[in-house]
Amino acid sequence: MKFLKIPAATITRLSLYTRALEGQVKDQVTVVSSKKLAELCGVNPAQIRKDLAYFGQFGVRGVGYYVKELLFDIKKILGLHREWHLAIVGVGNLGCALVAHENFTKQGYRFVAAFDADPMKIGRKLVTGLLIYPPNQMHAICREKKVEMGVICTPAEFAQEIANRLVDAGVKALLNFAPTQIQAPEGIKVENVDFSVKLDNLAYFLTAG
Amino acid sequence: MKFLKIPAATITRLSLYTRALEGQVKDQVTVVSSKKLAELCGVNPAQIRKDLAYFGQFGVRGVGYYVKELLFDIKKILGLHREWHLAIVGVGNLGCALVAHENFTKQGYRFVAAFDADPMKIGRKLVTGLLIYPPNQMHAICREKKVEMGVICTPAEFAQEIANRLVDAGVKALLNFAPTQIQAPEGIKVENVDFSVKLDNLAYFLTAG
DNA sequence: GCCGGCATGTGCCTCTAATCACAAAAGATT
DNA sequence: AATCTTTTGTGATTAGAGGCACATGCCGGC
Repeated sequence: MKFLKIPAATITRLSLYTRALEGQVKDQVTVVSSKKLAELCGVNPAQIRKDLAYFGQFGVRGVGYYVKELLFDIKKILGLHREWHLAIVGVGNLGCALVAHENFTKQGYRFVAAFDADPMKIGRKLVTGLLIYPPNQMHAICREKKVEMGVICTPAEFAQEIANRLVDAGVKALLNFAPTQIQAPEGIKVENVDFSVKLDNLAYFLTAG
Repeated sequence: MKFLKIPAATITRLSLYTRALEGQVKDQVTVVSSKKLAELCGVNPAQIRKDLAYFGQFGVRGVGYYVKELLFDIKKILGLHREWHLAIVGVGNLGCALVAHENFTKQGYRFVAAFDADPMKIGRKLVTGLLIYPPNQMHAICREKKVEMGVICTPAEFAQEIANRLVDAGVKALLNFAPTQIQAPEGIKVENVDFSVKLDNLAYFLTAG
């Protein structure tokens, strides 16, 4: 089972499951069925069982899944049992908001470096106390701080250049907020957070849907 | 052709095409082939032709597509030929950053209302001059300002409640930044911008991939 | 200790989306 | 004017993901 190719959608749903499970933990629920979990996540029960089947057997037939146990297992699958070191590049409005955002820190994502091209910003500190470095120190700093993921919040025209630098500095995973398609070499994972595309989807829906 | 069900992925790609085309306009390119556009967007050329085929015929055989013309046509399909009125709910770090963000304004998305539950914020103005209202005025204000899309930037636990209020106020499209799955009635479109999920994808990739 | 009920795990089927490959057609060339 | 080149538009094919349904196996009751 373990060596099948796992759909990206499955990973995304696992992430959703962890949220629902955390909610259940908070509500003192100890056991949950795929049916119940499916309702909470808005998916098909069989989908959940199949998603989990990629990674092993986690449930008890006739009973369901033990909430805490399953949550622990899924987190381990996703790699959320450890802390991740992130760097932010581009500390404008959005960049600052992200660094301060609880969603990151709460889940074990920790910003350990910040970069910006604006000379006015270099040397200053973010609200979190994080010092802002110029882009040309990216290589050194990223290696020193063991940065594993890079978050790109620059204007679109600089995004590719920054991505190249981050890759060059040994960063293997990029989260791109700039509205542009980034090219990265094999072995580097790029995820785009693209709210202009989402807005366009809404606009289309309201226009034609 | 026009009455086939159009895949959501097609709409998302159309949005990508507009970006690439805007780049080409900037570079003074007048004609582009599906092959070239495909390279720019990182998709298959046939995919582009098929996506466009849902909406009509836009190219010239043996030549390609006239950049400006195609850009205009796609924008019209997506509904980007007009201005859209948005409301933001939750003007914390992220919410403020979004309102100020050029990606929105540049494309015809205009924030015409802002809401927040924090009494300290109500009555104050955002950097853009936008006045912050309490949530209980949502119904009146949204109708008055003809809000068409709502952007939810509240903590996860309030997102559903806010969504309900927005729907109640006649808003038909929601962009949700809170890390939670929102339930909305038939006829309401919800798009999630979920960067914690994206991060989890990266974490999985670095762990297992 | 056996039996019944219930939820998982999984093979099979369906349906949708992406890719291929070719015919149609426009413009260039002779 | 005829032919050649090029690129579109689209029918056919392939791939893949989601859902169904049933057999498997565990727990609790008798």
